[in-house]
Amino acid sequence: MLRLSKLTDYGIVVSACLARSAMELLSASEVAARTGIAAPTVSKLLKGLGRSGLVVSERGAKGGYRLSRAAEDISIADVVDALEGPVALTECISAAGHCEQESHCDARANFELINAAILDALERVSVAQMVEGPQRQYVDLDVTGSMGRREGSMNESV
Amino acid sequence: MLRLSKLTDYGIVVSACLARSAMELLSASEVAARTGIAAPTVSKLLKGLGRSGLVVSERGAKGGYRLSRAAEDISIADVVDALEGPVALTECISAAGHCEQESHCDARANFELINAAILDALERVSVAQMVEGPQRQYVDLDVTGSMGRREGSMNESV
DNA sequence: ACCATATAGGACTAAAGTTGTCCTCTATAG
DNA sequence: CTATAGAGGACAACTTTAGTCCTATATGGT
Ligand code: FES
Ligand code: FES
Repeated sequence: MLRLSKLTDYGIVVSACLARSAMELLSASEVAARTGIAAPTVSKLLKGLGRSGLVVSERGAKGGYRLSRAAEDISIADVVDALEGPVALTECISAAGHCEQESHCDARANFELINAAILDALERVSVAQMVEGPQRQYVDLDVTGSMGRREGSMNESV
Repeated sequence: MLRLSKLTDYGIVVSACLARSAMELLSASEVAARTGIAAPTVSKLLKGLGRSGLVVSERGAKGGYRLSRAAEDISIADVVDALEGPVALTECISAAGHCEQESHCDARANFELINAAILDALERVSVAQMVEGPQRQYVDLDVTGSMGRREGSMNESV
């Protein structure tokens, strides 16, 4: 578990689809056709992404959607955030004083660290990287910042 | 979103509680009292953790639970894994050929990378660290391996 | 031997969240 | 002025999650 909702998963696929067509305007039904996702669902996703400003829309005949900025500048974290709200591993992290034991809870600070690390992972991959080849991009990108050296660790499914 | 189920969250708190008492045997109701979590729920969690071998139990009067190994050797990933099953960000990752578009899907490989990164974050924090002070442990631990240098990035809630 | 205590395991209910569909309203192109 | 396409929201079916409870089994103490 610890999974993204399927809707968010689709949302990423939809974003990738738009990224593939650069700045072309694509209608929701066109995206649906290309991705194989049901049209009303695609529509719903695009609306959601639009509300968060990740995609821009044009109404009317010949209208459609396109990404609001370069695919390189949109991270997976952005998409997740747009569709599911802020990443918060536990309730305690999002809800301020919501937890009964908050005061004597050592766990909380550590949860926040873990949360930040996950967020980091999500931010480090852009939609652009999803459409072009996989793999190495991630490692290469590493020159940009933290979280270095993690070569061989794929498929280590716990 | 992207959250751990509350049950897993509690599971971590319960594990931390056991860790605090070293190798003492604690009954489920004792743990419930200390953590403030409802007794039947604690019981359920401990049973689950027992099945995965993270805690060992002793039956009968004066029975109870304790961690099966040193708290330092139990990672958050272990606990999550025990209670929710393997971490799999998307359905495609866990289910082999379950996805319609699997063939022409560039996203998948990248999802696996992200998944591995998250797993990494979860593995890098032990139950022992949850009970002792927070914070610095995480950064310090970094000498052990990958994913270095991530100082100032807490609370950056997307 | 017997009783009190405590876990094992699983059945079951209620609440919550997720998915996917549909309907009405508004905007734009031709 | 009509056909097309998005905006926004209502909503029902379905799936998961959370929490409770009951029976069987094991152990320690009297
Ligand atoms: S603050 Fe909620 S469990 Fe620690
Ligand atoms: S393999 Fe399922 S969406 Fe890519």
